[in-house]
Amino acid sequence: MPAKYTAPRGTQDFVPPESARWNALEARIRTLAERFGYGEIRTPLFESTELFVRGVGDTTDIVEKEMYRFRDRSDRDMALRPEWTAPVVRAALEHHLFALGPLRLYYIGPIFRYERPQKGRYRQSHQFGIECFGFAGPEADLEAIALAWELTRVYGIGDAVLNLNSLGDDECRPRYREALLEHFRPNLATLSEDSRRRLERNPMRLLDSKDPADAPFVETAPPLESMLCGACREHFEALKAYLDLAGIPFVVNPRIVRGLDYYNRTVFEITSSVLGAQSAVCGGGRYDGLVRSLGGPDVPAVGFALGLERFLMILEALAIAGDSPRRGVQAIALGAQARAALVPIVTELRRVLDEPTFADYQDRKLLAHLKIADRNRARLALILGSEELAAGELVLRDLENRTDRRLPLGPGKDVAAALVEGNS
RNA sequence: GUGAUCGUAGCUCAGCUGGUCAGAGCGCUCGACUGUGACUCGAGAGGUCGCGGGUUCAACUCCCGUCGGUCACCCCA
Repeated sequence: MPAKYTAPRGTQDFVPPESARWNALEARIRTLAERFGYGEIRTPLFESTELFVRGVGDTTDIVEKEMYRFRDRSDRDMALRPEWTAPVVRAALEHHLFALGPLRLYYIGPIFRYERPQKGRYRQSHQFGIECFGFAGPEADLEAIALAWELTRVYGIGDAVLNLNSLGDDECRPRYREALLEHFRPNLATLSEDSRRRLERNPMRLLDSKDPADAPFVETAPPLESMLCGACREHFEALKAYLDLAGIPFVVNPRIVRGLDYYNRTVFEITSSVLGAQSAVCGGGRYDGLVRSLGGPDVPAVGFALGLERFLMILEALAIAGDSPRRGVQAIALGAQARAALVPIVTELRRVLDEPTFADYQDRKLLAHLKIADRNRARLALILGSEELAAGELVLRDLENRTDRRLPLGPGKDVAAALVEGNS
């Protein structure tokens, strides 16, 4: 019978054993972020819509068409968070965190975007990211990139590529904009429809167009790097030097322009070939004007967001198939009397064992119980039946080696101790 | 928002141009083996063929709609 209720479109349930992979990744990430000196921030799942409009820009796709937006019972205009940076800045301002000087925060949790699902893209997805506030220099850019890169290194993701670019600042970007307009305008008629629409509003977005109609003009477009102002050029060159020092390989990719309005100077993406069309697993950059535009002081900032679904997809593509290791012990009781006798032992095992203690409460044959133990991938089976009860013993079966061993049936503590000792 | 494609037992799928098509393998339960798991053999449970209309004497099979999956565009993590 088909399920009557299903998860909403573009959302997923994570059940064992996949949920365990999520937990393991999240634990690794928290450890790494804390090693870099970052503290976790948690913010509400929803915020006032206005925050996102002001934060990410009212002409971005996120704001124009991708927000889960609703009015609450008091008619407030709210939205499920489509990205983390604006809420983090809001919270930092609200709690006066910028008064303390440089600030390093990381976050991990869901975001929501109303999009058509496809490979690596969901309506609820999960991001890990950091925000580093208070450093205008390229050292902070390096720190952010190094943290993201370290994650790919730790997991041995060999095909990860760091794409780097600079978008310039208020001084050089307007000049570049003019240059782009001059370059594309004469060919307006032959450009793709999207690009024609976008030209006046945000000409830089043409650079990452995949439409073949645009390709020849994108090819010949002047690279932004050639038009950077002195300060931006210096910043960019210094960052590249730092990356070399840190041993982080990168490619300068002038087509990385990013979709959110708030970026300036450094932008970067980490891509992997296994992800399909949505090839970016991590994206970020510098956004020196954002805090101010949200009503705060002039605080420079740099950060990134990393997609956990995509990261897990990469890990899965890289994983070698194989049985998971056997863990824990299956407690097997044959008959009501044995079930009762096993209670104090199971209780104790669950106190002292780090691995799982499995139990099944049906009346089954030993054969059936052992099948269940096998399915649970248990390492040991603790068997108590009428024979053992009579002899005052327990059978401890090693499910890997298929060997039996006998333990005296005593107080739970003693059995647990004997079991732990014999298998440590 | 646009396009393509798919939607049959828990899982992976057969089912040709409409008329014993409601099936297979795996899994599950039970048994062969009064109490020893990855093998073997047998039996059994389980499906309103996504949902709703329509065409037809007759639809899982054709048409329309709808919901959902997948992939791509757009865009992004």
